[in-house]
Amino acid sequence: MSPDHARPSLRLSELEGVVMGLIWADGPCTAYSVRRTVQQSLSPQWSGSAGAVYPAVARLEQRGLLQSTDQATGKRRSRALDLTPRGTRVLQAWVGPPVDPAAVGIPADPLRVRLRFLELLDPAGRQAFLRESIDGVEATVRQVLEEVRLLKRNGASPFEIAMVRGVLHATRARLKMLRELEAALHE
Amino acid sequence: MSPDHARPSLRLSELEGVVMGLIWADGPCTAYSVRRTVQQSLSPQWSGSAGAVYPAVARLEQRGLLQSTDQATGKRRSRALDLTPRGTRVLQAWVGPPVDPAAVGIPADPLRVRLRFLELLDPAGRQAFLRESIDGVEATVRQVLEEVRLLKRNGASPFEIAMVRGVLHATRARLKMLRELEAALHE
DNA sequence: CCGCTCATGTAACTGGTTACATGATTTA
DNA sequence: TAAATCATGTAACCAGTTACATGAGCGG
Repeated sequence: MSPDHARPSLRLSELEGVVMGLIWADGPCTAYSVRRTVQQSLSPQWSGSAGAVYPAVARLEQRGLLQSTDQATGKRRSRALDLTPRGTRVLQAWVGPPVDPAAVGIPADPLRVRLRFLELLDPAGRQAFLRESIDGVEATVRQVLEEVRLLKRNGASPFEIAMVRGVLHATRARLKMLRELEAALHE
Repeated sequence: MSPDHARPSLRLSELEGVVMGLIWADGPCTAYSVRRTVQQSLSPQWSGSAGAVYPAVARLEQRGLLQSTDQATGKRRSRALDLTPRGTRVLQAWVGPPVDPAAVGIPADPLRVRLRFLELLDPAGRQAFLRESIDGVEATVRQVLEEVRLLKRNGASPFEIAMVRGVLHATRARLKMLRELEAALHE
């Protein structure tokens, strides 16, 4: 009767959830391909290192959430991963509802944190900080715009589109924050 | 000659940076008050647990970035923390410029990640997910709006205002993402 | 005097990080 | 044939987490 997020046996770390999700999305696939996807993802919140992905896969397999079948061709070993029925249910519970309160809460933004302490710098330093970060974030906007175009052309699902557009909105929000401060400092 | 972020002796973890920044902002203060501030901050990215803050302070003091003076009154012990000159320089370097590329990059958003995998749920589940998260994020918007009003009334610095308005923009961006998907699914 | 807040810390654990290590297959 | 890519993993480390532990001072 207790809510799902209170049952320890069902809990997944953020990375574990992503790994499971990617395996669900890409059909049976190798840990290596999951790793590559994580590495190439737009938001570099994880390194996608072998030291994170392989142990995560091993944990999930031990918990009976993933199953693997040997795909070795010749002498090259390869294991194809897939969700078990239980794994699918646990992943669904991880996504929600009920939505994890921590997921709904305000996400971290290292740039915003630095902005908070920008008064530490002299005016030239503040200016340089804002220039640099605005340039960087503008570059990201262009990159994400390209990504959206690409996804739409490839007939991506509305869920994929929504996620990438979410990145776009979030990035523009950061730009707005930076420009507002720039304007406020120029008064 | 190498850039600051390449010199390991200068590197600060995100939490260490925040701890230093709060000590700078609040003048000499105790680790306890830093901890409380972290706990009460809008974005709950850290627990603000004693097990994180006290070891961080100890590390920073050992590295000569913080100094402490005894503030004990009677038998109650209390240490007031302050930045050393070197600590101030390291904190300035942490803020940037040059801005840490990881700080400029797209920040993580657990809600966005879950959205990506929403197709896993049946239509009713998707609907419930969107309802719940939209409600939650809308509540956050109202809360942050109130926070902005409060800060402005208290004559906060443009930097503090910019940060909280940044939270506001970011939260509205999430709302936009959720509503876009909701609309797309209703077609 | 009981419970709350101030104030400091430790201990066990966890899930990431970087770096290392191995070997097959493919491509330039 | 050399370099890149596919594919698997391990080892040392690190900075967080929760939970525990102690004790002073203060207000009802």
